[in-house]
Amino acid sequence: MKDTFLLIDGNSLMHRAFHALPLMGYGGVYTNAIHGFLTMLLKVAREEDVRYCAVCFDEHGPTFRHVAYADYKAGRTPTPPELVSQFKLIRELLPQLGIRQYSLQGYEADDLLGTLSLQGEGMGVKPLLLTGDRDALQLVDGVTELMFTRKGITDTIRFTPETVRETYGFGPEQVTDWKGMAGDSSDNIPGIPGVGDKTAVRLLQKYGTLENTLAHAAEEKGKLGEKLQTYADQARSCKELARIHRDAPVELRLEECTLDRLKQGVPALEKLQLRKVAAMIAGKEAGTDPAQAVSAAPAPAASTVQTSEQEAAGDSLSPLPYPPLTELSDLAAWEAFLHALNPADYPLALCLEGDCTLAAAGGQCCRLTLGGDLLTPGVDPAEALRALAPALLAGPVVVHDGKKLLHTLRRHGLPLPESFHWDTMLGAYVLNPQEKSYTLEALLGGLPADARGLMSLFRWQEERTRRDGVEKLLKEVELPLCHVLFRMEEAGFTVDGDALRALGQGYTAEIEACREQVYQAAGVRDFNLNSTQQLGEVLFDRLQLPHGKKTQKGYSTSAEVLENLRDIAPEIIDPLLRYRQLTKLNGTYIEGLLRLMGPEGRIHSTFDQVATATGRISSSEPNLQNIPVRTAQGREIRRAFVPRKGWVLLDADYSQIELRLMAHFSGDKALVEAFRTGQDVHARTASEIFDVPLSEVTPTLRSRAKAVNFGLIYGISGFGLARNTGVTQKEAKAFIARYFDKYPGVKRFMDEAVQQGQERGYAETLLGRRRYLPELTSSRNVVREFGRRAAMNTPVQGTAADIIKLAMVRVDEALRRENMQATLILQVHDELLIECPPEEAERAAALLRECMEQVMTLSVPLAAEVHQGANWYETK
DNA sequence: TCAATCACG
DNA sequence: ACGTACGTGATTGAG
Repeated sequence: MKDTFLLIDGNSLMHRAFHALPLMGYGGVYTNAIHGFLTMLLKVAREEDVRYCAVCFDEHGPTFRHVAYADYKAGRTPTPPELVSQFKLIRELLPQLGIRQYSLQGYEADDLLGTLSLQGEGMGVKPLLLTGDRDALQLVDGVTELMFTRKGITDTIRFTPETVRETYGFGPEQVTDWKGMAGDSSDNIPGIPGVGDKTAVRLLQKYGTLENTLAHAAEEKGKLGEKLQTYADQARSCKELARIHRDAPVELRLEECTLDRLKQGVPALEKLQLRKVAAMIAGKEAGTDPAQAVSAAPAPAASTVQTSEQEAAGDSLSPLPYPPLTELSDLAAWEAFLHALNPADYPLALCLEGDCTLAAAGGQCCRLTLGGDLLTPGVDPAEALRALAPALLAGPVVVHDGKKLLHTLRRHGLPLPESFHWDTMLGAYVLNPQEKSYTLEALLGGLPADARGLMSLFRWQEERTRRDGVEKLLKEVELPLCHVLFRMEEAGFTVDGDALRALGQGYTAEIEACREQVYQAAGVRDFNLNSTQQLGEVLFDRLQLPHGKKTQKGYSTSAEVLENLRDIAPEIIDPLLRYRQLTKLNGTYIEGLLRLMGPEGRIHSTFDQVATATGRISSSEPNLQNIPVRTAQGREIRRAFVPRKGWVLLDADYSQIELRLMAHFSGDKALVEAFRTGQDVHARTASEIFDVPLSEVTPTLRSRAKAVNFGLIYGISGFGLARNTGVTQKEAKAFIARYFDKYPGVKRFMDEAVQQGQERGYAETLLGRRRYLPELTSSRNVVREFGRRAAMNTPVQGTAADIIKLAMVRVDEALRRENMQATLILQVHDELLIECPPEEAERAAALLRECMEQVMTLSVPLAAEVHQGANWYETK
């Protein structure tokens, strides 16, 4: 096995990294490209077990190779100063890391790559080229291979001569012929006018070389033949221009190219706040860190693009081209600043974290020292806040976490803006819903999270959201939704505290009784019933009951396990299960809710718009999305959820939205028909897979079929279905097979969802929301299987989330347009709750249903049912 | 801070 | 042979 010799085109990779990452830096120094470059280098070095490494750079100046160098370069846009500074820096940094670099006056990096790889081959090592420049494909041969960076930086594709042929339709030796004909606008190589990629490939497949093609020009009919003859000379010189020379006057010294001094560069990296890169070096030398091993898994297609870049951002830093900052010390100056702004300065970026800063798109910046973070409740520089209002209302504003800002403004009795131009928190979420943190600081890489950083992030997101096709999702769904959620949080939900307390008293009494029974049956009472560990010891060590699954630290005492012990030891299991159920209800839903009840008798949940991987919103403090409903006893809690005095409650829920989406996406004839004709889908499924007439479907069969339908949405597995229905795994497998037999379109959809996930690296919803799935390329089976299920589930669950979000925006809009008092107060994934005066109930119900059902037109109808009640329990 | 458990769609 | 249903948040005990 030959040692791998990594040869990097420094110019190409730095450009890639620069454009892939948001422009950030630290202490006035830009480092985004350096961060990306080093991350890439270290990642490849680790994954490919690199022994030797060298980085090549262009050296500016005239080259002998290109007669008209200036012209050749003319087609390229000049390197931005923010990147030029990073080139200087990286060339100082590499020696500190002990990484050898090569550059030569008059030669481009790819000439050096060609020369050094050739010499390397002669020395018995295996050159591996890392570049974003396609010209270098001509250097690939039986020994030398190439890693090509695609979008982003960590997304690479590896080429051998065979894969070059498969991908492009011609081999490495034909790269220059191809370029001679097709040209390359970015390199200002014209090639033959009228001959593009496709034609060039066809000609090469027919004639082999450019010269041979030109020799047969007369045989090509029409315009093409003429062009070939007219531009023959130009084509030849273009080919020569594209040729990489492998005889540059450099001498490879492998012993200088070892990678064993990386650690020495750590202090320098830390000085630049490149903590993540520094950590990678430590990880490489540790060698076996499992976390490192995971990220070292084969680079997935587009998958890690987003995640890794955002992570990358997490360690890079903050902008330098920060415009000059005007420090303001009084409100008059602030107002004067605002006054001096003109329309061209918009949008403004407003940041209230720490001190208040405002950056105008025109380049002006100012900071007002407030002596506290306005987003923190309790801080009240009221005057300063009042001065902010005009800026917010004057024109489009870019913010981070607009919903929080709205609450702050409300707290201080200030007017609220109707909309925001952009919200970088939401922007980051639509770009990647799985970031570890969405704080401005995290998104900026731990740097001055002020309006200048906000402006920089906004600019980057504008471009990135457009590229990823999520700009509409952001502007038409998430941005307007944050105002709706704000109103919902502000409205809250009235809770009948007395009813809750009454329920709780009953629970408490029964809990005590159950506890006593368990202690009696156990024969011991000196243990904590709430401790699963202590309980496990009592049940399985002392009482010797057969234990089921084990957990990390002992036996499992989950309801599932206990359920299996009911027949053996009902005297302890029954009261125990009852105890569990009641303490849950009491602790979480009685006491928990009472704790959070405000003085006006309402509870104000917080809706988190950036919490889930699929696009759903989540609810917390309290979580109103998991109020009991499945058991009769738990459902009682809902009687305490009431509308405000004199009003009524409306509850609308989508009927089987996820299955309907499955029908829409798959186009499966049987499933689509079932929904179009308004059948009971679960019964129909039962009839199909168990082969009985619809009239003979028993409740048991129907519920099994229902479980199969749920299983499908979750990315079905025989095991999972078996566990959930209680049938054997073999039977479960048979159900699934039978299902796919009857609904072949669904099968096709599932396969395609996984395949698309593998190809693109992400799953996508109807509105273009993405979820990256690096799991799909994991070497671990379990992880990969999880990725497959997520690939099947995400389009369905995520599209349902898109749909109800859009419906919420429409409902809110309609209610306000009609000047109604009715307000949305809660969303539970496929369900919306409104409270309104009784006289509005009919109209509100109609609007609700209309908005929900007409929000999108699919190949099956969307159905929503609305119910009215004096409390939440009654609306079911 | 993490694991176990259980409430919801 | 392995080990699995998808997505959340709150509470509790244990370290």
